[in-house]
Amino acid sequence: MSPSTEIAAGHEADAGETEAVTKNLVFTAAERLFALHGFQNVSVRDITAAAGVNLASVNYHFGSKDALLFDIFKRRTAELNRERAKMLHEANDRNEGAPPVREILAALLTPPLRWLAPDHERRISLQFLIRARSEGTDEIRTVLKTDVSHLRRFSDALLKARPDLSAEDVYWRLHFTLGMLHNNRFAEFDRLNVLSEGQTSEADVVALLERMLSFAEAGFAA
Amino acid sequence: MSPSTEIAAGHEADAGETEAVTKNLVFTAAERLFALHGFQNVSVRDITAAAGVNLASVNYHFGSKDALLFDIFKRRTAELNRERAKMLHEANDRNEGAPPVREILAALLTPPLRWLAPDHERRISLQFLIRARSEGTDEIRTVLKTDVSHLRRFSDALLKARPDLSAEDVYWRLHFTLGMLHNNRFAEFDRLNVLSEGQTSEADVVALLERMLSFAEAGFAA
DNA sequence: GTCTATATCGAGATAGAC
DNA sequence: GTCTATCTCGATATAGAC
Repeated sequence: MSPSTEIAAGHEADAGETEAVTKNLVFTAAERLFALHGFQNVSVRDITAAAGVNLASVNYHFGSKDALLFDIFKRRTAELNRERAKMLHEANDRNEGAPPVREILAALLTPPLRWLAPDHERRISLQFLIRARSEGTDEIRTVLKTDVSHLRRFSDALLKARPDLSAEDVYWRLHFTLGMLHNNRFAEFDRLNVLSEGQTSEADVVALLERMLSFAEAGFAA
Repeated sequence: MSPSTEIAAGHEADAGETEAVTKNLVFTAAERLFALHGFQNVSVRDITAAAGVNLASVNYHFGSKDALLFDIFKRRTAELNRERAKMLHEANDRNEGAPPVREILAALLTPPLRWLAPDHERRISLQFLIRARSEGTDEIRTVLKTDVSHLRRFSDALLKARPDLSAEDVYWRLHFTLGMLHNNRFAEFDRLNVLSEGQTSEADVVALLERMLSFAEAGFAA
């Protein structure tokens, strides 16, 4: 809200930097707690306690609990889609602007699956984003429904790669692929591991990516 | 739970039936509101107002708001899995106990997709169940993770149908298929319809089922 | 900028009359 | 069984001292 909140980083020390540190502590703690327990199950008190800052920090730095959630959502979404766009761009370069289905899907799925790796610093961010999709505020839901620009790049590429398919077919198959992706929640992995009696493990994300790509590519080829 | 709840409609009015009617009104209103707005965003006051009953009804008939949610979850889950088990049983009968992948998946996916039809009386129940999966109480999450008995019937059938695949492969592909299914939320359909600029429609559930089955079957064949 | 103390509100649950 | 009125709690947000 105040101008200083926007230019917190990159200034010289003292008062300004302390502010940035506190704000980051809140941001990180909130993201983690939201990802693990869900938005509605985490209070501002939980967040500030975990961050080791005072109760008023959330409202001071972000305006409200809702605005904090939206802030985290915006930043992580932008980050993820930047990685995806970069990979799609590279796939275009490698294939004279017309990459095959598998490379398009790889650009879509690889960034989030990288984030899922047990030691990746964005592991918790991915869980946050998956949760925010279904548990977020009205504002988040509106953005999710309205802003499909990042997806359009992928649907356009898929339409070009499979001109023999109807547009309807392509959109539905993209929808199915995204469904596979969004199901990568901690709770769903646990359930799968119970069902398979420990024969599955999501720790090897490279293998998981391969599995997902093969499944989705075959689905597109059908 | 009491016999009277099952025979609410079609009787003359007296004391016992009034109870059942009120309880059913609460149950139905709660299911609808939870499905549309999410568990945490609906208050007991919202429910009783929508049902046209007094505020105390929820606690009197169900014990608590949480218990009400769990009750709905239990009843609809049992209903859905009964339909699935019946279809799997029929597929077994048709195929000497060894149905092909597509018929197994059809038994898994057809009941929920039938429920999804615009005029189906269980349309809202399906949205409730999908939501409860990620937004439910701790008790629901525990059941979801612990009780996989209904899924085991399907994973066993799939293992038998594809003895050439490793068990790990089969479990993961079942997981992907369930991800496709769980992505069938109103909000996700809306998003898809925006992306496709109206070229997609989930109203034709028969067509949607065909699409999903073909995609998943191809994924299993990969 | 930070913190404590508190205002304010909305929620679930319940007591007790009918 | 049903209803009204109310208890009690936990939440967000904020005022005001430092």
